[in-house]
Amino acid sequence: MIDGKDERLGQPVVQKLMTQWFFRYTRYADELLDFSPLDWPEPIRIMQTNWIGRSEGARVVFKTEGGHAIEVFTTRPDTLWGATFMVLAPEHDLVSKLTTPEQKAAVEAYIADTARQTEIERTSEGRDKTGVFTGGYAINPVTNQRIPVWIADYVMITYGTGAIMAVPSGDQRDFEFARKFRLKIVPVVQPDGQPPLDGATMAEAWAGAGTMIHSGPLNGLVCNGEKGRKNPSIAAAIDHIAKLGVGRESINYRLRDWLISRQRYWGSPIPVIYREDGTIETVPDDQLPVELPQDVKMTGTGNPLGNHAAFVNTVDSEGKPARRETDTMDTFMCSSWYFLRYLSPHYDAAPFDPEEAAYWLPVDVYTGGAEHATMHLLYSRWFNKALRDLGVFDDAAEIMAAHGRDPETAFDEPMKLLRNQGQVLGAERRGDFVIATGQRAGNKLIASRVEVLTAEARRVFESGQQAPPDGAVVGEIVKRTENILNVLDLTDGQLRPVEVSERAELIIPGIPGPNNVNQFKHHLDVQRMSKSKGNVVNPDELVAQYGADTVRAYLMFGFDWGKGGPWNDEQISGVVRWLHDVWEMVLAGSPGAGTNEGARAAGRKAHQAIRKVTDSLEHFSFNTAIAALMTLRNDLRALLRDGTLGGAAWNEAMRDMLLLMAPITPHIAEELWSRRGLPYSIHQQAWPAYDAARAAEDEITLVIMKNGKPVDRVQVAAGIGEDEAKAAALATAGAQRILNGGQPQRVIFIPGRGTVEPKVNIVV
RNA sequence: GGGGGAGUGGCGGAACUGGCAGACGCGCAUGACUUAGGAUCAUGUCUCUCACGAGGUGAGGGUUCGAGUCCCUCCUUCCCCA
Repeated sequence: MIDGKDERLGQPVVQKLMTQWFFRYTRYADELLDFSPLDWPEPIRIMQTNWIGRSEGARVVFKTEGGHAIEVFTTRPDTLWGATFMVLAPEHDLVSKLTTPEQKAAVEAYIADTARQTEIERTSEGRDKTGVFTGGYAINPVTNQRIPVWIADYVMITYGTGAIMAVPSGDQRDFEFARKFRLKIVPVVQPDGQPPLDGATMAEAWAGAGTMIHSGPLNGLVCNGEKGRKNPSIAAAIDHIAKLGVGRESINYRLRDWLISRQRYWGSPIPVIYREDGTIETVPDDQLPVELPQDVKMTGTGNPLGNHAAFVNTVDSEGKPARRETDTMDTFMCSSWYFLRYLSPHYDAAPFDPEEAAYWLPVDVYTGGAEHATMHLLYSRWFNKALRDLGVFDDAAEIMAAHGRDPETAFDEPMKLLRNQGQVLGAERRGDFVIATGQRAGNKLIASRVEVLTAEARRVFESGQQAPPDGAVVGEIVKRTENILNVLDLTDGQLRPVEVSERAELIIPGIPGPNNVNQFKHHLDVQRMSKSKGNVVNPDELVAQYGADTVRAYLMFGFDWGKGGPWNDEQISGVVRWLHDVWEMVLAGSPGAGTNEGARAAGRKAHQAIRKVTDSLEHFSFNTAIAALMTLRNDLRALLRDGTLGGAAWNEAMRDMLLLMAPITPHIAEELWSRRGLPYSIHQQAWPAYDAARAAEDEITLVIMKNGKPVDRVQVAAGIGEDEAKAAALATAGAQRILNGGQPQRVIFIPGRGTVEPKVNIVV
């Protein structure tokens, strides 16, 4: 949608109320807020929590002068005495009843205007407040004051009750609305230590803590700024309205029910039948699934299912004529449970085979993009809970119990551990750099000749060695639409349209034969890969060139898995060299007996690698795992060059290295494993066990720092204690220099831990 | 507008709970071997400085013996908004 219009057809887009199908998403709101059984990333838990948006408060009923009830939800019932007007969503049922004849035209115009806006536009803060008085009044149930009822687009019919009590002294949006339309403002919370607030003069709403004023029985109470009953003023207000019988304590959620209806062909049919008498029944289990008809006519208007008589016309459970529902389901429906179907894709008696479910569920590790935080990843949780309560997992639970697994909480959540991967994006591409000549027409150039310049020719122009000829346009193609090139003019940095006429002479050196305008390359920013943008990288070609293991290892090495980034294959050669080196090292065989020294060193390097690779894989840090393996390659090669590594130590080092590589380059590791004569399969061997004693260094570098900055280093024994380390540090030339004969203020010993070596910090 | 991320060399990226910033790799430079090198090997490669040293993780402040990491203000940018 662009400017309120459909981007393809240019039709205006407006919002209409429709009858559609929903899932009761809100039913599980509280359970979905409980993340305690889950090992999920903190940002995802925060986003889901905010999305569900639980707020504590009260529902309060206002009566209109005509006797109609308007229910509102408020998190601040304590500010009820400051509610000086009400605002309804333009779509609210009561609007037509409240609107007086004088206001009718203005109200209807406003409603029509609101229907053209998106929700994001409507709720944006900081934009001009708009609204219309309905002409009607309601009675504030605690002050019994007559207050005007307005409609405004910032109130959503889909949120809460579609109506709000406006407290301009305590809510900034209400305040701006009141100021703009000259509505009454009554302060009810007086911030402590501030001059008394006056509704006529206050500059902005006060939403913070203070003391209650102008609030009848609440006067003098503390408002501590907390939410819900933890705030004394709110607790008192809830009790008061309950006693008056005008309201009750309540919890509201931002989360709304899940709209699953789509008025289009591509989706699973909603298995519902409308009977002649207007009642609804669901399609019996033995007739499921309802399948889409294959022979629909795509006319471009309306839902093709609605025009397909054979699909629509059916019979109900009593054999009487009935109509099928023609809405289809949101595609999130399928993505919410596909992983259950994966367990047994050919099982046709149920969504999944309970035997398989008992073995595999719940999913141990799930990876998915963070962009799905509040959509797929929340829908899936909801879906799982709904299936659980429908009894879909009951058979699996029984089987699970029979195998000694406790099914009690096994089906509460679909995926126990979640990690978010990033996305590899399309690479940036520079557009062709062209020189175009022809006829100027204002800012535009009607080109009779366009030539793509070589890198060399480009440099001549870019460096200023040569100025573009008069009337010519020289620069990079930023965008192309049909036969109009948008060229970034080198001379002034402005975008200049270049229209390529049909008879124009086009010269693209990289593409032999006669050229056409479609062959010009325009600039591509870094963005998601997509066919329509033409920036897709085909892994098949890379696999054909380098092999599957190399491409796999490169993808793991070249990017931060959790972040992704623009595609580039510049450093794939580093992975190719690594695998070449390993291949040759292993196949060369042991060079000889080696030395004890070399054996110890190889064991040390191998065990350091075992630690690092194991740790990295557990943290989904695949690039550092491969870096550790490359380091091991470097270390072993150095030992081989020195001639100190050989014999049994060589065998062991190769074995450990291949085992560590197995998850990363499964085919190469298996092949080398087999050529070493080791038993099939490498993927069924135990992971190498880390031995801290073998990984330990004999000597370490003690870093001496001055106020946290390194100034010297000294080699010391690995197990050095605090006193010895301080003495050794103070004896170094660097320490002597910074002390310059004086005494240090403090000497701090930082003990080593893990792979971090100890340090001494001298404070001067 | 709201919610959630991310900013580190020429480049991709390391740095576990505050402890040597730049691991590993690409690229680049110099040298070796070569008829040749877009192969291979060796050495070097954050910046400034002949050096000694000093500075440095988007900007500015703060906490700390010590900050890429924690706190505050701001800038840029990516994702999501049923």
